[in-house]
Amino acid sequence: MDDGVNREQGLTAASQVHLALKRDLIGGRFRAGEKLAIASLRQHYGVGLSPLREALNRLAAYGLLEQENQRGFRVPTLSRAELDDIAEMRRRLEVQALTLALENGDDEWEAMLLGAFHRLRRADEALGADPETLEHWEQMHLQFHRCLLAPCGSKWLLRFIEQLHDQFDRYRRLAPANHGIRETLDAQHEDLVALAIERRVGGAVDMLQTHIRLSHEVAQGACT
Amino acid sequence: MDDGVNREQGLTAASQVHLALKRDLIGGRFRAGEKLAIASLRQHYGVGLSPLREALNRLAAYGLLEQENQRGFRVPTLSRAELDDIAEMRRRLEVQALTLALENGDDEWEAMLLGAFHRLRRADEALGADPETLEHWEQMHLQFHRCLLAPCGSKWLLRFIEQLHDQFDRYRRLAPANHGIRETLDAQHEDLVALAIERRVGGAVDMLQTHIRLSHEVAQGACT
DNA sequence: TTAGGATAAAAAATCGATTTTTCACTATGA
DNA sequence: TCATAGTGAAAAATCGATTTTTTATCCTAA
Repeated sequence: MDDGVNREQGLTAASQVHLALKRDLIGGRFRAGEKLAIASLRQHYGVGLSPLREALNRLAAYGLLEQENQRGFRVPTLSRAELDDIAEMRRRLEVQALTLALENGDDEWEAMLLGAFHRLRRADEALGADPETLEHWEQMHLQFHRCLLAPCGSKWLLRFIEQLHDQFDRYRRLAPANHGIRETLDAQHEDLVALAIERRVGGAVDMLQTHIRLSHEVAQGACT
Repeated sequence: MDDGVNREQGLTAASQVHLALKRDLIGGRFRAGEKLAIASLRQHYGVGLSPLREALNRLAAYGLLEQENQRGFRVPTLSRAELDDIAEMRRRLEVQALTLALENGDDEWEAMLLGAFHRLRRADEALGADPETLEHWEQMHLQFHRCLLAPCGSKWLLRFIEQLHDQFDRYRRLAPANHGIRETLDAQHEDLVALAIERRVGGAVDMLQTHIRLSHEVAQGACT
């Protein structure tokens, strides 16, 4: 009697507030280092204490919050050293994943990848000043990178890359926008698709590393 | 007025049950695939519902439990494919970490490493049939491997390795004991210490890979 | 016999109230 | 002046009760 849609829609209050908090943490809607006032979060997200605390515990275990016994939850601070660590790990793990993905990816994957890139490009064109289109672009961007590495065959590799991506994006989204560089980055997405489909492993890996390093430079704007 | 000890002792009920549950999950005290009956856990660990649920949420975010909306928590199943993934990731990440650790490790680290190895050897000698000495050996073993890679300089690399270690140990501890292999593995610990202190990167990396692969073979006994 | 639907029991999730701990502030005495 | 103890307010953590959802069982009709 239930289809996949209903199953996904049947989110608990804890899962809903978990998603909303995750979005807001990565989107930079809390100050770095800020202590979270649980009572006001309760108001803001319109949930009770129990599901809210469950969500906070999940996010702390994931690394998007810091938890100290008897002292509640705190938004992690930003530092150049930590960003460098995150970016370097991302580079190493994504290179591994891309290499494996190019070995395993099939025709269907190529089709999905082209689709994801098309959606990203459309989101780029639609990009305005409103947070609506920005959030949509972020979604398409994340899905593009996910799709690129999806067929790598390692659940744990993908899991860690996802986690690093979330950490990285918190920095990137706090950094000042740089329109010249943004265009370069998007051109790299297109090149990545072409190189990946042609299975030019060396070229694709180099392009991905260049892409991550350039994003890293952009994201550094969040630290200073 | 508080020292580090008091701070650590000042654990919340949620943190205590989190630690206890983590220990029991890795120690194999639940059947793989088992659905956790929250009411009986509450009894068994002697805590209320809220701290228990917070602990379960943390463990699910960490990957030691599976959570399905409205359907509670389940112990992850075991599979050969997943173990292979975990072991292969462990091998790749630990090789990276060891290489960096040998670059950065100082005299103090060498001293700590010798100490950790000594404690592991003593725990080996004291090893009896009681779960008391076994749990102590597991602690010393974990601390030895932690210590070996500690100076690698990457917080995220160490975090992922720790997570994979916990996953791996769940398999290893379910596998039947093999005394001949156990002695080989312990000899490798000693070789690792010597190679690490002499900064023979190639040799140490090879030894670590051999060590992980042999452990992998042992752990496969949990799947069949 | 079996698919579908109502129903009761069980389990999960949530809520509001209570207890415990921390934090900010003041007062006291050396 | 400074360290320290005390005090009340605020926040975190926990508890027990309630609501919601799932699951198992039985019943009915095709």
